[in-house]
Amino acid sequence: MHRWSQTLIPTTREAPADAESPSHILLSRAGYIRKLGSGIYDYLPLAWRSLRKISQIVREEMDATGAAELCLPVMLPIELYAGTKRDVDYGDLLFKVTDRKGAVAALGPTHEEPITELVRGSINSYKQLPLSLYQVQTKFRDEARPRSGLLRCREFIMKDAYSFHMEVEGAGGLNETYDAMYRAYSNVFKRCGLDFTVVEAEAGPIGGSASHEFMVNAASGEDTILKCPVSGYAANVEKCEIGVREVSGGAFDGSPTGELAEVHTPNLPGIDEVGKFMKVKPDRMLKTIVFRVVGDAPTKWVLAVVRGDHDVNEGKVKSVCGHQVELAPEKEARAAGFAIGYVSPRAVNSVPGVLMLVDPDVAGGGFWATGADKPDHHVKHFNWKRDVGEKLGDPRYVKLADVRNALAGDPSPRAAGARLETGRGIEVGHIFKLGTKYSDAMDLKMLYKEQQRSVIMGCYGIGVSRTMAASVEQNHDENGIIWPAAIAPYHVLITLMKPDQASHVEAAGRIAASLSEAGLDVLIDDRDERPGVKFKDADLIGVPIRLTIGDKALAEGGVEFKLRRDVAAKGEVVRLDQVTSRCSSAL
RNA sequence: CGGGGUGUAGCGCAGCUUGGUUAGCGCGUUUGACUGGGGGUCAAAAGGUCGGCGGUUCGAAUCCGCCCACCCCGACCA
Repeated sequence: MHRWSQTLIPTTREAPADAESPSHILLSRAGYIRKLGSGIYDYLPLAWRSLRKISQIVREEMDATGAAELCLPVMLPIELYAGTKRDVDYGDLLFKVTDRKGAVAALGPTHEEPITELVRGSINSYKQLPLSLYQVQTKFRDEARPRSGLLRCREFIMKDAYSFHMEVEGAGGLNETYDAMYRAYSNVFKRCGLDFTVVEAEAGPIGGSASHEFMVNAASGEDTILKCPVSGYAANVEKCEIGVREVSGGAFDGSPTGELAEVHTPNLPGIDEVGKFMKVKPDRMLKTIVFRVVGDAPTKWVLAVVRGDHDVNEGKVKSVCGHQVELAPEKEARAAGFAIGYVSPRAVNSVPGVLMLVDPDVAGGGFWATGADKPDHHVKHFNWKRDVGEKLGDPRYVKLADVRNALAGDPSPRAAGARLETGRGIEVGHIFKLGTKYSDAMDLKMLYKEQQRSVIMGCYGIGVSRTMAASVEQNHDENGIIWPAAIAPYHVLITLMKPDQASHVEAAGRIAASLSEAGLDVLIDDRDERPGVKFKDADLIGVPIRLTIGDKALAEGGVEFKLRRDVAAKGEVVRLDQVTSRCSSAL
């Protein structure tokens, strides 16, 4: 039981000017967080209580999977990254500090390296596996653009877990732990009282559905997620498959709509501008993106052709063509003969070593406009058969394939006839089958089945501070936060109307003691403030239950009981001897 | 990293274009009075390196230069 006057809850009428998202505004106004620098926040007492409750739920669920908690250093000698090269891959995202001797340390953005190092040095035999270890700790990432308060910080609290195995399948294998983590994560967010969606994410090196993201559903979320309402399939944009799409009139089969006509289109940077200029809607234009194949292969370039109003999905391009690819560097692409910005599918004939991937939505007949393969020009009345010709039928050069991001209304990949729907989400958890990336790089091997074999790893993260903010994004109204009981800083707020009247104070004390006895966390607002101020603050900080102690209700032998989430409801008088049970059952 | 913007009291802002008394306003804070169930009223008061450094000028919050910090859009985001 705590008293408002004895803790620190600096509520404000106005939010800092830089706060825009609901969680940032409300957590700031309600006295949970203060900004100390870009992407760096103080966690005040209320925030810390919520964070501890979230952490506690996480710990219980992690422990239930058999994982053991430990705590690794924040400062990691840069030499630790020698094997994995992540100091380079992470680039500027990695915070670095230099000590008095000039030695550089990274502030851990995540802890694959130290955990792998630890296990390598302390586990000698495969018989000691499987093993899962986790920590709840402050992480550092020098984000290019911190934003939205706690949602994207440079210093944040994260639970990260790592598991070690010799096999993928079977008892003690990676999959077994992965599935246990999946269930644990579902339990965590369920217990936190959050509405969330689990989505398939970018596949890991082992393939299959090797990665899942746990997304809190919130309109203000940064990530788009797609769901099939029939099968329950859900995925993020990077990953989402699209069901079978019919090509109207057959692939590459339509007859020309007119003579190929060149149009001069100078100084028009994007599809939209070109379309307007030519009086063609973007959905009748072909967008041809040039990718370069990384490494040595007979195929040097990959073209991805999608509709002007669609986006190419690089991951899909990679998996369809079977090569590692990257967006072609402009200089090299030009040197090879691509008129970057004005490339058409005809480039498959004019440049050697090209594989062209055509999205089903553009393979049909009808009118098409596209680039003219020379600067500042586009063409109208493009026709596949006439303008590309025989390579269309040859899968060595042209493939019909899903290479774009999924959109609302696309066919579901899991249920015939169903259509994908979109929603917004905030990523709060991510589980990932790492495979042997780190054990290979850092030489974590065990003698197993008469061979030295790399240990197979999984990693599992929960953004603890982000989860708190995500909850506010999902649960608030114009007056303030509305906490799910499980992660509210307090369960009950007792508002004293007359903190200077002994009988009121005494009643509050008795009720608080009884509630504490029943396991509820209680905050007594004992400030000498006007009722209006106290009620406004009560709504703002979002404690689930408010008990108001004043003359009115006391005269009736009770106190006023009100749930934060029942915005319109008037307080209900509850008899003193029933308050505790009423509060307990309401949570 | 590209584009745009901001920095003046604890918070939110005006003043800057066109340099010139003691730099204002709202909220908050302090004191007093009245009040007392949804941020109350009146009165008095405290609180400022005008982001920093340099320059122009008799004189700079205001004009010029450099730097720093922060925000927004984009790129990026295991």
